[in-house]
Amino acid sequence: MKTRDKILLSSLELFNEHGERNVTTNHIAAYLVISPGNLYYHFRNKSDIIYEIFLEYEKLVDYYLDIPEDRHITLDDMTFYLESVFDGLWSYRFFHRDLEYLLDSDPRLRQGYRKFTNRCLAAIRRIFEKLAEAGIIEPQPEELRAAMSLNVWLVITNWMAFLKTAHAAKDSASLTLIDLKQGVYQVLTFEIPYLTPAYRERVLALREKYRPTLPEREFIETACK
Amino acid sequence: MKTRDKILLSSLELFNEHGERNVTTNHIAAYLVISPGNLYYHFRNKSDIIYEIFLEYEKLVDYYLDIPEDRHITLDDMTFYLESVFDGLWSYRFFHRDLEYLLDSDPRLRQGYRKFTNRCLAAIRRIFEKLAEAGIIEPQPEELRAAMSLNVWLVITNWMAFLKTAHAAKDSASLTLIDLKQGVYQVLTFEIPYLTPAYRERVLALREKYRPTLPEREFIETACK
DNA sequence: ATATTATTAGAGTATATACTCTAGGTAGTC
DNA sequence: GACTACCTAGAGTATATACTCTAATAATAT
Repeated sequence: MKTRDKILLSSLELFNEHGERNVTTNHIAAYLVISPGNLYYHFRNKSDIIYEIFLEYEKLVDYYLDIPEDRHITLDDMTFYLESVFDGLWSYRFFHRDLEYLLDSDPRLRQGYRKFTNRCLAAIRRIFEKLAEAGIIEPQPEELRAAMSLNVWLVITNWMAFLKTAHAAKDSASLTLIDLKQGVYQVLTFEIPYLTPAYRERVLALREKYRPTLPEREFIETACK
Repeated sequence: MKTRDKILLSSLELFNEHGERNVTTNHIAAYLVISPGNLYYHFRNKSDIIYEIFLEYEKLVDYYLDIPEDRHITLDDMTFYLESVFDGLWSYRFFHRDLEYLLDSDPRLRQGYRKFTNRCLAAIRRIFEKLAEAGIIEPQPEELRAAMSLNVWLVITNWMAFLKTAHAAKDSASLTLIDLKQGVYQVLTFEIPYLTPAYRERVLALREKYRPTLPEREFIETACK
């Protein structure tokens, strides 16, 4: 593997593990057992590394959220979208952690991320539309769908931060992809009141599969003082 | 005003304005035109400053979210809760920006924040309960209320980050409390399908008052490619 | 074989950051 | 007026961070 690619890969790994803020270019070089000079031969600065990682992230999610326009959408499609988005979030989890700082440090990233958000929101809205077309949820007014899609996006992008900060565990490191996928449960909560009778039971059953396991459940449900 | 209090106040101001990551103890001292030594006479380290600010934040929100148990809840109460929470979020907006890093750097803060989250979630759940008792929304099963409350919390805590990152503006600094309060619109979206006929129109009208102004609306609604 | 280009090592640097240390000033009290 | 507790200035420091520079080595083309 090329040194350049190794730098990207290791950076992502270290960023995810320790947070971008705690990972210096010297750390990355040391981790790869190469010299800082070598690293800076391949990348002009740390921002460039981060930007390239963002481009990969973007590509991955865009690939996942490609919605077929020649047929109806199925429950399996929906499951795939949800699972995939959380997969992507997991693989690039460092990104949302320091999002504001990163966007403030790099205008390219700011603009790129803004467009990316727009595409994701549009995709979510399109999914809701197609769920209605497929008779899985009742049709909704345009405005409501827009607001709901935005809420879904907010829950998805904030779910990991919630787990890391509100989790019973001492450190935020012990989080797994499994925990993260319980976010699907939260997202499916949105659909409940809009489900058609034909699909109601099936979606509720699907949702049950993602029900958080006991530790968190207890945490969430017994928090009532 | 005591130097100690001035340090807390200015720190909060600078953190909110530039982000905790970009504000050093030397900056704070320079801003107050006092010496670094003076600052460190009053606080052992930066973490201590942040922790004390958190305690104030906590106190403020706890005060806002004190729910009366001797009477029914009204729409005005609900409006007050929502407005207040966004006020608090605004006044201490630096906090959620670097939340994960802050919690990783200070175990006291981690534990304090965890308990704080639990209290907030419990309060939201209690509000939903009391909205049902007051006949504003239909009663819901315990489990659904818990999941919905969590979603509300996720939307509230992530709404500002969304505005700052996805906003059309170049920098994230131009955000105002007015923009932030449009988050109320998003939260009220949750209630729509559960509203009782008696209150439906009134809540929808209330929601309309928080409808995002054109720039964002356009941004949100035309994002569909 | 030689010239050229791509890659790498490693020492080094300017700046920043959190924090320390010493010396001295102020305000109130007996 | 001296004692004490509190407060402040300001120079200084150890460490870290992002990044540079030069020289050497490997790969490739001619």
